[in-house]
Amino acid sequence: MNKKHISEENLNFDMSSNVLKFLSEEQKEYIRNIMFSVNFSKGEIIFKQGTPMLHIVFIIGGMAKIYIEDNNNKNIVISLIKPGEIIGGPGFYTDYKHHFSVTALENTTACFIEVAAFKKMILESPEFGLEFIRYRNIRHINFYDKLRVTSHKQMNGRLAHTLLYLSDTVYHSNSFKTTLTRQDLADMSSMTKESAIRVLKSFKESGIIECQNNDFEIKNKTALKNILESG
Amino acid sequence: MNKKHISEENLNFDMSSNVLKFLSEEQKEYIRNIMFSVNFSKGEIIFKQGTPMLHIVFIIGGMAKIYIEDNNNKNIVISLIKPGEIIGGPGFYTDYKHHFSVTALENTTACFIEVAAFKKMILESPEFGLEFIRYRNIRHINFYDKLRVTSHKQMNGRLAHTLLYLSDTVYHSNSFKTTLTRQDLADMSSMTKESAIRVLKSFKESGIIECQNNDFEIKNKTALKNILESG
DNA sequence: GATCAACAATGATATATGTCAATTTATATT
DNA sequence: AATATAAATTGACATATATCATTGTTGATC
Repeated sequence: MNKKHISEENLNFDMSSNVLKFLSEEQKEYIRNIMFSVNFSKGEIIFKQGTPMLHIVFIIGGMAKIYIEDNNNKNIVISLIKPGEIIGGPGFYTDYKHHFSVTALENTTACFIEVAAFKKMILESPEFGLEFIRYRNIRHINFYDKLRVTSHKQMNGRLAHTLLYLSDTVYHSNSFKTTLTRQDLADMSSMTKESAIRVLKSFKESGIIECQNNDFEIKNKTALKNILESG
Repeated sequence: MNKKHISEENLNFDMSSNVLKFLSEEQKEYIRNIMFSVNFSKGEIIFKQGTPMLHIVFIIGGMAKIYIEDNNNKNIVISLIKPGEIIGGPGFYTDYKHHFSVTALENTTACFIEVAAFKKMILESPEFGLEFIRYRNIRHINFYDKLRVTSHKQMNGRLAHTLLYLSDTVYHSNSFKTTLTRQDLADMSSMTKESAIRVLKSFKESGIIECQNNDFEIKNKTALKNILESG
């Protein structure tokens, strides 16, 4: 892990693409001075569930997965984080612990801002506080969707949901190459990796998707959406 | 539904038991003047998923269930709301829609505050904003727990989770009488009502609980916790 | 007290999904 | 290129859970 200060270009990029853009120029300058960045290699843990939450983190390069760890080595991948996105977990201003782990899916650069500084920004600027509430609420809405799918859809529907998430939200394309393993796809869909593999195979056989190794192409998104809704 | 202004006693009760207690006296007075209360009979809907979110609601008497409605008449009961608790869903400052429905489980009195007024409070008082963030984050943490149990525990564990929630968080007693139906218990545990009945029966036969109709008694909480963790 | 409707309980059965073991394929390392 | 390691795949099987049909029970209403 390689700690360094942020270049100005990077910082501007960050600040315009997440909740930090609502800060005043002075506040941005303040944040610029106290924040630092760290490079993580593929597979490295950025932070770990259960540890103290000392920083708000955001990703400025690469990609990371956010996941809840269970006692039995079973994980639930909640979302993937791309450059510009902020990770401000629910530990903020509550128990100040991380409630999920974050791991780099490829070489990834993360920025760290002390939680005290973040809190200071909210106290100085209630508009920023509101924007942070908005950001948290959007996360919460996504979560409701995930709970609904997890609780009441069966495997085909759950995996369809995952593929649509990757296509629509993460890669913004019907064809994409991913560093996610089959286990990751399974962890996103609440099933075993064997089941994920079998469902993928059935989607391939139905002509709904193409996939070889980590290259995916969604051939029939309508069918996938129908499976999500009906399954 | 019977709309009326709030008595002062009620209002003080409310304000001291939820996030509103962090308001200044002037702000409390302001809220007092614009809020109104409505009585709901058992089974009546307080608000419905998908409708515009015009108010922040809190319960000052009775009990209500918060639940996500699925397309197929399948519900997920997320939590039960008791007097003093506030319901400020994730639609606030996002899409201003209700992302869940709320129904009275018994005769229930609810207070309504316009979302604009709530927003005004946050802008006036960043401390209040922070407290609201805390409240939202606590909800989010509970949600993580629910997702974990739903995704990776099987029926015994899920129903154990529900019974422990009722005992520890809702009724604060090892024995309680509830107005929840078996269907509600099932909706809290992500299973069918038949499955919920069967698991309850098995818990009874193991001597872990007693229950007749709506009277429950937890005889062996340790066992229940073990089932939650292992199941 | 009779009747009705909602709720609860039970059994038989079908199905979805996980588990385990074995094999193949890809990826990294020397 | 050869080897080791991790990941992906497949099949056989066990089991958890939903579904459906039926019956019993409770509580409200006339």
